[in-house]
Amino acid sequence: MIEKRAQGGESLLFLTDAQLRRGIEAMFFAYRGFTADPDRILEQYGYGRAHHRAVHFINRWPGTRVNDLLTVLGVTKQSLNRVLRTLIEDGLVDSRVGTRDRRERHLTLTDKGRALERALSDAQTARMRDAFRRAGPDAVVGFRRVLEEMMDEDLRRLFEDVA
Amino acid sequence: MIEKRAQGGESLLFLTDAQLRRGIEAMFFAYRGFTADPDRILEQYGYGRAHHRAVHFINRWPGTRVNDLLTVLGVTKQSLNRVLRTLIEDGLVDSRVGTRDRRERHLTLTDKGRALERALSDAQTARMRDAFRRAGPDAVVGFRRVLEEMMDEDLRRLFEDVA
DNA sequence: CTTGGAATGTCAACGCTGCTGACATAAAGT
DNA sequence: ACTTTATGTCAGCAGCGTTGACATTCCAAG
Repeated sequence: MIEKRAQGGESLLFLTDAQLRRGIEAMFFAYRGFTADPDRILEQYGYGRAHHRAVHFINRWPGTRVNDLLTVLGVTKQSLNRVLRTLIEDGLVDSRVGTRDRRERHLTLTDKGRALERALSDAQTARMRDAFRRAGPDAVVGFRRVLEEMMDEDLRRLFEDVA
Repeated sequence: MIEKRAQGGESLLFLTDAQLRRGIEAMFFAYRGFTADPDRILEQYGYGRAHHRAVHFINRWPGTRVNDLLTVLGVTKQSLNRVLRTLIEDGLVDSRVGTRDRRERHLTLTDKGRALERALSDAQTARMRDAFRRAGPDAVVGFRRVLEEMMDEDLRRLFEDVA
């Protein structure tokens, strides 16, 4: 309910409750747009967002282990396992027993898996590209900056490490 | 796979595939942070994100009708109804039959509902405020600009209308 | 070498929240 | 008055989170 603030002699109009609430709602609505296009593609395959995320990060780090994926995705291994099982059964993901440690499973996309990843990525990238283009380079820098500041500490480190 | 582009004689380095992929992953990780704090509070109440969203927008527009909420939330009335039922039973939301049109239900938060809304809002706003503060005013403008461009057309209009 | 514990991954069952379908009630048009 | 349309409710299914129980493998202590 505070409409204006001054702190250290500096006017911080962009931190009013109204501005923050707008930011929250923008985040909510934008995320809907962000997932809308991939969702339509996934529906045709009978998959959901969890499959998208798995396919995305397996493509990103081919040969990654289940345990690594868990950290990145932030879900339980049981939850991820269900998704991986269908992807493996459907021939989109290849699961290979580790050579050094045979408890581990190393995951890779098959050609079929890469095709889906490409379709999803193209759709999502297209929207992002249009948004970036219309907003302009400076806005994109600010966008990325705020998003990074909004992440949990451990995720930000992870995000920056894999740059 | 295109690392650089030139278009209309203008260098658009911020639209490389790598940059766009970074944007996508930033969005994914940031949204996790965005929902993390409210999620912890909701858990104590035995509620989920759907309850948060309902409570948020009922607080935003007291007396709103179920049908209006559906548009904003982008879910089916059956899905929303389940959430509203629990909120009404638990005494967080008041549902009143419309006077002009008695098919309609007008929704309002009770004191108890406002208390939960405040707790959720405080938590989510705190993170947003910190992120905004660290990123600075210019970044916030860019952040908001890109998010708006990422929304579906109808949601963007809705978002701008309720400013 | 054996054994006990820790790590990795799988199977089962439960809950939240999307969805479609069927339906009751109220309003509106013919 | 009757049909059509709009609003909201109830029931049941699917996706994807969760915890619990368990098999396999590795490794370290004895």
